[in-house]
Amino acid sequence: MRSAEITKNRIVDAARQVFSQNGYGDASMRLIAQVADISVGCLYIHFKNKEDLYLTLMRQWMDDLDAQTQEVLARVDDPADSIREYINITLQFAQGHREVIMLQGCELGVALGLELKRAFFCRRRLLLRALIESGVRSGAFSPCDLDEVTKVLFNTLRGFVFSLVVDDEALFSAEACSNVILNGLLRRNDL
Amino acid sequence: MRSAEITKNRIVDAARQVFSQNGYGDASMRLIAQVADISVGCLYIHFKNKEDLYLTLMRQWMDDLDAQTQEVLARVDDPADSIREYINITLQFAQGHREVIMLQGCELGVALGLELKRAFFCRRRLLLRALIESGVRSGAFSPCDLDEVTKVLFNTLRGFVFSLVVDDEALFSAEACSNVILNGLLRRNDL
Amino acid sequence: MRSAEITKNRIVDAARQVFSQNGYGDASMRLIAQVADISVGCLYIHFKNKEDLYLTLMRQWMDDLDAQTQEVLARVDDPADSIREYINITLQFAQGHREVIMLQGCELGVALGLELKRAFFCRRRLLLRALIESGVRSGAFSPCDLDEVTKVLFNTLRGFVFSLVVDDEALFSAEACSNVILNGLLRRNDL
Amino acid sequence: MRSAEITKNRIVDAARQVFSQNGYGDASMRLIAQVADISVGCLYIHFKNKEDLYLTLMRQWMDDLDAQTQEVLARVDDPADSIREYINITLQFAQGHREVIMLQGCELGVALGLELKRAFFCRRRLLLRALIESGVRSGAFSPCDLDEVTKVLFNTLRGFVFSLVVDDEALFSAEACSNVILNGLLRRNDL
DNA sequence: TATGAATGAGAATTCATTCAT
DNA sequence: GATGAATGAATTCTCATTCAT
Repeated sequence: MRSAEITKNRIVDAARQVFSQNGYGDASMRLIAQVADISVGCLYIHFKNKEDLYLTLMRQWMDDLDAQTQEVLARVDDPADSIREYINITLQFAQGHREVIMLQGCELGVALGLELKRAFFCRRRLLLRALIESGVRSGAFSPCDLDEVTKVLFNTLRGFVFSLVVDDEALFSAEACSNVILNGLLRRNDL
Repeated sequence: MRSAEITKNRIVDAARQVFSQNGYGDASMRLIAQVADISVGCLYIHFKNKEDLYLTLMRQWMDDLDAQTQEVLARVDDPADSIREYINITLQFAQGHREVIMLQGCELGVALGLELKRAFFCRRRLLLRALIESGVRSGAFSPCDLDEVTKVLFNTLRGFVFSLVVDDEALFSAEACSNVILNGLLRRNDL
Repeated sequence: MRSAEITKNRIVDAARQVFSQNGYGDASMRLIAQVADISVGCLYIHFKNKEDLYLTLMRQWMDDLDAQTQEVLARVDDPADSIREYINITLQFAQGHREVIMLQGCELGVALGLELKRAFFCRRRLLLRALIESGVRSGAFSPCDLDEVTKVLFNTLRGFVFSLVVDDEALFSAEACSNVILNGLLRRNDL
Repeated sequence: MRSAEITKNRIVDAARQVFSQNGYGDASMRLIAQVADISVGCLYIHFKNKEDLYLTLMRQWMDDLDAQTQEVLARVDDPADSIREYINITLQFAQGHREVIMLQGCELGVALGLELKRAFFCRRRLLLRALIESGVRSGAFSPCDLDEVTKVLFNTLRGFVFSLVVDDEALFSAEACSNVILNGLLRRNDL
């Protein structure tokens, strides 16, 4: 018999796979159990129900991204670089995790963890705003309507993330994305 | 309109409602029939199956948006204005049709009409590219890497559309969106 | 394809059988479907769920007993006879319907239709009270504390019903039961 | 008491609680283990299976009631008083033990320990009969068809027990019950 | 055309019981 | 003796689809 910890991990891994392949509605507990190579009943020992399993996954994704972001930003000083890193980490996460879409709440009819997601996106928007603000303060970025610019950047990045996951062709590099976004922010001394 | 036609329309309307509320997976044929106020059997007279109904809807959405876009653009000459209109119509459509999300292919597990969607987005990207190109040619926009800029604008707009449908607060106006996007494109004679 | 009415009856019949054999908890929808010789899905076309089916049955039992009682009592004038008939019909119903036990609410853990049952038993107690009262008024029964005597007779009858359903040996006739109960009520002119 | 003994008692106590709350079918072994604050596996060390646990409980209830009855009756001489005590102890037990219902075999679908229950009720009926007989012999009660009267009293008492457990309102006192029952038996010298 | 009863497979979930530790 | 993870069958219920009427 395996330890609870190990099994729980197997389940989470399987769930990640199945959820991100099929979405919440079409992910069946049976399939998740199959992928995790355990019995269906065993699933319910470790997770109260499908929703519980889903929320666990979501929380893990958010925590992962939060942690990675924090870690990376701790190593950077320059405002432009921090935004570059913010974008980097966001896109990189999206690339590895098709399931970010689920975080976005775009599965019509699935209203699980709305509060969680709302809070998550709020957190990330505020972080981006702080980065921009510090850039403006340091004089690296042109002065601007902070809230407005934050919205734009945030949504733009969201579009890129989306493209990354949904479009079949890889349309751009993180580099390109960063450049595009930053070119609007950076003070144009060359003009 | 013959009776058959009328019934078909009722069904499509009902389907639009139910699909956009519940997503593909959680939309039940029974509910659609109920909303359309016809029998389940009748549904299957007019549509081969759920997939058929779904694809019909999608095609209609695409055709609608295509037609509306074409119509609007026919009335505009100025490149900046055409992009403004392109953005306008896109956002406006998104606002009225929560179901655009379904066009985006973000319902994991639903792989219906992928080709259709692909073609649709390709078409729209090319249209946007053409608008930009004509702006550059006319001198209204700064010269740029056309493909690159198209991608950026396209994804940015996609992010805004997404925000419009998913976020609870209406974060911006079409106006604001247009300004933001165009400010990067427009030649800055004022500098 | 059978008519809805027929199928519904088949289901109710099957449910009566299965419920009264196994109780609510151990009656499976699958078994009921099997006995009714229809598919499980079909069950759910005609009844919302297990509870609905159960309540339908209960209501039917109560209505049946109410109707039969009313009908019989309409044909009797003498107070002693009406009580005799009340007892008769009660015991007779119990004999044919092992399931009266379910009306009694003695399935621990099953709290369905409590209000319904409460109302039913209240109704029957009041009816019995009225019969006794009219007997006392007519001078056929000795004067007594009406409420007290009603309770006694009611519970006594309940005990007999119970015995009828649960005990393996048929311990008594309705006749005997009536005599016993009435002997306490009837004025003893012979003494 | 050795540790094994203690654990076994904890289990029986928990089972009493859970069974009498939920009935046999809806009592889950997991819940019993939880209430007993032991592991599920441990349950199966001390009891072969659910049935075994149930039967143990039942036997304990019967033994308790038998013992209490015997003890009380040993202290009484007068026939009317012994019946009063018999009734007393029966009702008192019912009041404290919602689970008497389970002894009655009124859980449809549960056919466990039928023999046990049969024997128990037979025993109690014979005891009651003996009490009545001795009353008649002593001249305290009017002569009567012993078997018939026993049945009546037994079932009447059963009805009261039932009322006590099932009805929401406490309809009567043991005193009232005794009086009612005995009034039929006692020789009426006052007439 | 239209109806709606019927189907059968599959969904989530529970549970008595077993067994490696 | 004790644990609690694991099992597998059973449970209620849903749904796309078919078909007799």
